[in-house]
Amino acid sequence: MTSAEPSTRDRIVNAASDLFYGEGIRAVSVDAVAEKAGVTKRTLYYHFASKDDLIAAYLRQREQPNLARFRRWYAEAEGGAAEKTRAVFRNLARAASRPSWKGCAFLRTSAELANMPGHPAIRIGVAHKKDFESWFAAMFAAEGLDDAAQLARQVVILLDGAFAVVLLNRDPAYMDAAGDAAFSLVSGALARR
Amino acid sequence: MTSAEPSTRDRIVNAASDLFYGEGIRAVSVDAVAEKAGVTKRTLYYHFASKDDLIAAYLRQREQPNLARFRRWYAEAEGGAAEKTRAVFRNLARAASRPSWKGCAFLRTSAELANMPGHPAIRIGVAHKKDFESWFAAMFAAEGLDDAAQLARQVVILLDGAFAVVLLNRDPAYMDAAGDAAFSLVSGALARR
DNA sequence: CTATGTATACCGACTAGTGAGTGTAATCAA
DNA sequence: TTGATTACACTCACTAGTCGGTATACATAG
Repeated sequence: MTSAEPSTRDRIVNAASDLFYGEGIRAVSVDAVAEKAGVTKRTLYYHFASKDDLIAAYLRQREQPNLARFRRWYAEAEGGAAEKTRAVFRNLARAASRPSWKGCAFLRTSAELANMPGHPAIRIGVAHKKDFESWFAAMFAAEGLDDAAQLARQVVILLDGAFAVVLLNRDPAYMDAAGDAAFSLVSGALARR
Repeated sequence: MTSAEPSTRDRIVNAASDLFYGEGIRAVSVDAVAEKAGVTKRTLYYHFASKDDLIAAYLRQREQPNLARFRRWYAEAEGGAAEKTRAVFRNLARAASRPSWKGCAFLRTSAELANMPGHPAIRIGVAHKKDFESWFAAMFAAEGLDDAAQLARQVVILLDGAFAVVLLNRDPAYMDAAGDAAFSLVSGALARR
């Protein structure tokens, strides 16, 4: 019954998440985030040292749910590693057909902050993609594949390519084409096993 | 001997290109572009109706050289279609190791303008990627591949994935991993021919 | 059981600067 | 004369970040 009111800090991060993901980081002002959170800007700056700090919090918040979702899609899919990998892309195609879908938050942030290589947000993105790649590598290694690491890397590239291309042309068919490519690569590796 | 002085308009577009590509569209002001072009803001607005108009001109200017460069890389590479495709990624890996490299202008623009789906710049990006895909499809069809269109699409996804990932982690090894994946896919298709 | 201190969380109003875009009059070259 | 350009002042909305102050809670000292 206690509805677990989110803390002020969480409300700010949630507002930032909605706006930064939906509109882009540079397109959204700190004032807009504060207003959406129902908080004054002064309070926002009480909880976060700067906009950059808020950006970092926005990405950190997305890391775990993102990973969990992909893991779930993989686990719940029927078939072997190749089918499971393709299923991830299928689920993503479904998600990407919603208008509110705006690609991968980490990739878009790195595109926006390309002129700030050491930015905390970039580092968070790098770590997240590395976690992702390691997880895929573990899945593939469990199938007894020698080149699990290389394969995982290629699947991640396909995933991110699909993110980027579908964000551009809004055609989810590209997501499935990427899934088919991943399927080919994984089943090829399994056949060579 | 005539050094072919660029027109004022071209100087403005070149300045915009340097700054937009290097810093990001939203991070660069119209004043900064005018100053870099050695022109008053009023002159800039004589040639372009708005910043959005200038953004579109920036991307239009990059289309043809971009395509030409990739065509050249493909044409000059040794070997068959699979090797030639991989060579494109190798060349890109070399380009991407320069610090001034900041990924794909079209993809980064679509990430920055994700909240403006109908923006002219987005449309230019979509058309450019489509041209790219068609060109690859023609190359593969020339090898007598039935699934040239699907294959071209997958190669483009790998290319764009490599763009996105390497922009994030600045590790050109990912470019080569993508090239290896493209090589696998193309040579697999050739073997099934 | 008051009084004082201290830490957390919060706010309204503000600063100093930047954003895109405009108005206008003057200059320059063909 | 016409198209291109400059100089520069200007608008108006917005931007990241700050100043000074307040309300509450929970201490501990007298």
